[in-house]
Amino acid sequence: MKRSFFHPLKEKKSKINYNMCMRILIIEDDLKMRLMLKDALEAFHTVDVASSLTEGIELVESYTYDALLLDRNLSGADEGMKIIPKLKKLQPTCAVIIASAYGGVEERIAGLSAGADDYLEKPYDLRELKMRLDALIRRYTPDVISMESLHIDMKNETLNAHGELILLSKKEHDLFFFLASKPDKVFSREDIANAIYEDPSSMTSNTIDVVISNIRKKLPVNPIETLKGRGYAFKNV
Amino acid sequence: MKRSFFHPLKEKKSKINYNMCMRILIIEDDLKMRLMLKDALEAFHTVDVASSLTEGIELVESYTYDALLLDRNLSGADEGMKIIPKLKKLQPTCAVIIASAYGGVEERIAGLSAGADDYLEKPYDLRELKMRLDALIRRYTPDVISMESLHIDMKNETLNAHGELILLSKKEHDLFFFLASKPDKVFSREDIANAIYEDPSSMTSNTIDVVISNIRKKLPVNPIETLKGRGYAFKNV
DNA sequence: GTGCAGGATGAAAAAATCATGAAAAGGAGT
DNA sequence: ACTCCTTTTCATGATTTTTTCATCCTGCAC
Repeated sequence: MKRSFFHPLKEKKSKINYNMCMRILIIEDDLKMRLMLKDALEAFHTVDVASSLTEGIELVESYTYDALLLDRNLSGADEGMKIIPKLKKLQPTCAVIIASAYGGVEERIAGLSAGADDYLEKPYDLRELKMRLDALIRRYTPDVISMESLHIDMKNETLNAHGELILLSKKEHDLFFFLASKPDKVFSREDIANAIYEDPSSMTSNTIDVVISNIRKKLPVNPIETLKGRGYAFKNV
Repeated sequence: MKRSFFHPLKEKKSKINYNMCMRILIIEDDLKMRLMLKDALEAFHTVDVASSLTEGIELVESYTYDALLLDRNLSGADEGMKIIPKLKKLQPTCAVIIASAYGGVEERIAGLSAGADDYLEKPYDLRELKMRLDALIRRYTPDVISMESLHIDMKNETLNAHGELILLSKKEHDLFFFLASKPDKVFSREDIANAIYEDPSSMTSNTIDVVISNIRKKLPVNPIETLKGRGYAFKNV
């Protein structure tokens, strides 16, 4: 990397979009609608779909979701609502949006008191759905990830252990918060290089390994898991 | 491999194309076109061809297809469309692409409302066809496969049993998700070798058997069925 | 039952991948 | 130029994975 002159104003900002790649569950019995929603949201998030309540419950029991979009009119009655308490108990940080053809105040109140976070009247604009989803996900996204003796403040991007700030160098910082922004996701070294280096192709050695090694040395626990042959993943230990 | 020092950056990308080995039916009355398409797609998929509608219907009644490429101009009229409802009834998860010389909006709408999933204007680029095929096949492929005590997330490529992630080594991972990408399809050891090895010809022992054995040891159920003399298949148990 | 073929599996050997200390290279401040 | 810190490179030893091989099982024909 050769920048021939010093240019202090343009601090290289690490441009990581922390609000993407959430995991969303859509429960909707109409096939067309389901595909349409999935298609639309898939550009930003990981989308699972379920066509029935039982299917949805099964998924909720095995995966952690950031948001649930629930069709109120499942199998005619208000069956859909029943999943909400169950979900909230299993996953208190999952945002719930109810979509329904009935738009009355009564309905809205019923939905919200069942535990939903928002209520959307059909037909709705896709952009509005996206906006509300993002807002709710933001609300629920924890600012702080805590594990024994290590506290990660995702908003301020700081690390704290035993009351002391842990200082990372810039590369260490970028790499760490890149991984931490999406717990459990496996990032290949190439993914990481693309995320935190301007010219990933110029990498010719095991730099990333070394950076990881140095991060680990500075932390009281090791939240970075190695997946041999595949890459690294942040693990909430 | 003689590398004087460790240079890990280019993780050998397990470039498994999970959308391979699908079964595709082409109904097209022009011989040249038919052969050309078959040739082009056969590198990735199993391709059946039919030169007429009746022939096509016959095939649809005896085989399960992942996709149908339909020439709209069969025997002059819009005869082609008639097969779509029949197919969708028999095989709701089969993707349908219509190819036509007429490219107007009217035509496109007519095609889609007849039940097609996509509409391609002739002449089209082969790569575009391949892309759209892949996209449609992906849409119809479920993201999550659940069986008692084992949940497979095809999107994030993770395995989950009793709330715990199951970690597979790279080869185990590649092999498992290759099989799981197409439930019930029997893959020969050669198919598997071609999919997950860079140099399949160098295989001289029962490596694949061993990998399968090791995968099975890690799972709480056995979703991999052995077909004596034929190969292995992923089974949704 | 016996024999056979194809498959499963434990264990050892071979190979690939990773962690890390140390040194070199790069940059900013003084 | 010197110092302090960060970043990258490289060699090495450690660990895990992958492959091989020998042996054991299992279903099936006889």
